[in-house]
Amino acid sequence: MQGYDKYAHEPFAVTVDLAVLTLREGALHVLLVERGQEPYAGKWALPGGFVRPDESAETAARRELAEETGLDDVSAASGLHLEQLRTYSDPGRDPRMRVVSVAFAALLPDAPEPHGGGDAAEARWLPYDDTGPLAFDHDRILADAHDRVGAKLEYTCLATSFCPPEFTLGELQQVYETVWGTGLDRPNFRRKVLATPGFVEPVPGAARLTGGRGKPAALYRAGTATALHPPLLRPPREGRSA
Amino acid sequence: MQGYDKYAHEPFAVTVDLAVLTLREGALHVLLVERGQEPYAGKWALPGGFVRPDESAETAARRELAEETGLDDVSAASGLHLEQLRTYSDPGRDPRMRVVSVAFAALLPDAPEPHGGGDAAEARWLPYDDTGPLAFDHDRILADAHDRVGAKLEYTCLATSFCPPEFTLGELQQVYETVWGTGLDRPNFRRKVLATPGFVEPVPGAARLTGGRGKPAALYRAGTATALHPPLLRPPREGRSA
DNA sequence: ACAAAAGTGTTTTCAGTACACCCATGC
DNA sequence: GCATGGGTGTACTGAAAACACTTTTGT
Repeated sequence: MQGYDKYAHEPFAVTVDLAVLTLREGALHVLLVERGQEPYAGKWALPGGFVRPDESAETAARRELAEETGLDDVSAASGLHLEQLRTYSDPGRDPRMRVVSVAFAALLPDAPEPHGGGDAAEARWLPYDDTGPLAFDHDRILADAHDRVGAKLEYTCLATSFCPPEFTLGELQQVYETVWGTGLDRPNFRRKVLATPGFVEPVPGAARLTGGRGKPAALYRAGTATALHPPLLRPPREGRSA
Repeated sequence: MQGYDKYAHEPFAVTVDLAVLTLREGALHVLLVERGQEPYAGKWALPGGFVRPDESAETAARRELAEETGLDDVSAASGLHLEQLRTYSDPGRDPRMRVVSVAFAALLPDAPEPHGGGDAAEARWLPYDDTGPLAFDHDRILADAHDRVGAKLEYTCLATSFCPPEFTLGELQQVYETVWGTGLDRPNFRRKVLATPGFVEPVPGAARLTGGRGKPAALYRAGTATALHPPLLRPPREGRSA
């Protein structure tokens, strides 16, 4: 760290890449933009862009999300959860120049259709399971985002970030089931969530008619807790080790 | 991501910072270097340095560790565990220029005294609890490293990275107790570890006289498993939530 | 003999699971 | 009435916690 000189070292471009996840119609969806230029022209890619000189990576991520998707109101109002995943720095991950990219996962409650502003030719929600090969190393980043979110659901209250400000326990359970791809026992899920202080707090008399049929469900708000002790472990997949 | 031009954007310096942890005499120690220049001259800092144009951050981290500490043999032989923590990108975190730093945690089995080569004026192991304020935002990085390692001990086999190639279960338990700062029940710890397939495997007839006194302990090697199911949860601290 | 550390066994407790059941609403 | 989804009760099971106990070494 001696011999500081701004231009003594090869300059790196620093970018952010965003894996923006939401739930639509009970399925995990990802926000993708279609590339207009080479390389990977016509391919889908994660939204992202350069970090500006006066920005932290987190700030750049928020700005890019707003610019490229027109979802700035969302990021301000609802508590958009931004989570730094890791940094991808392989030389050659971008064929044009040396780009180091800080990747983030972002979780959105609902899915307003993005009106691609900024650079993006087109921005669109695509089902997670139905994303062809993405540009650059974005398949890897997206998979890492999914892994991270799935793991964090176990021991944090992150699931509420996928829900609107007021939600039913059934909706919260759907978050877990969709991200994990498993079914959960409703009574046990309910008890577990309510037994964790600060996970959710009831909205005093409110209830929601869920899709018309069925008993109206009580509404809850996200609580103040962030950690989840004890954790809500996902059921072990068949073909396990122990 | 349009309008690529190598010099269209302010160049960023990209560095790596390393939180190198080990256990000496039952206490967690950190590898620190003494800064010879302003800013923070005379202060202790985490080892680190610039990422070169042809390197990934991971490669740079390995190289810097070897250069600044003379521990290259260690990083090659024993399975040095390198874990990317996160990237620190606040503008102004380095007063001289715009530096984005990718932080890593490294876990070493034993603690050979470093002979500070490379840039570092002096490299030394210091007790984790006894590190004054460090240079830059390195206090934060170090705390993050400790948190991450503590959490990872719960659900991965990471603890073996702190142990020599062959170790006793007592030594393995000391890793947990030291990093977590808690005591664990020996019989239960033993059962838990042995019940997890692939965590450790016995070294067939070998035994080690532990400090002279006491019954010789059986020796184990690190197994092939990386994940730990079910997790080895740390005992809840007093003054808990539920 | 005693201390120190490894290793084994046993009881108790508690959280997670599975599943049966009741309630309120739309059709 | 019946289907659908919300909400409650309860018995069973398995793993973790607590602790008593044996074994093998050095001094």
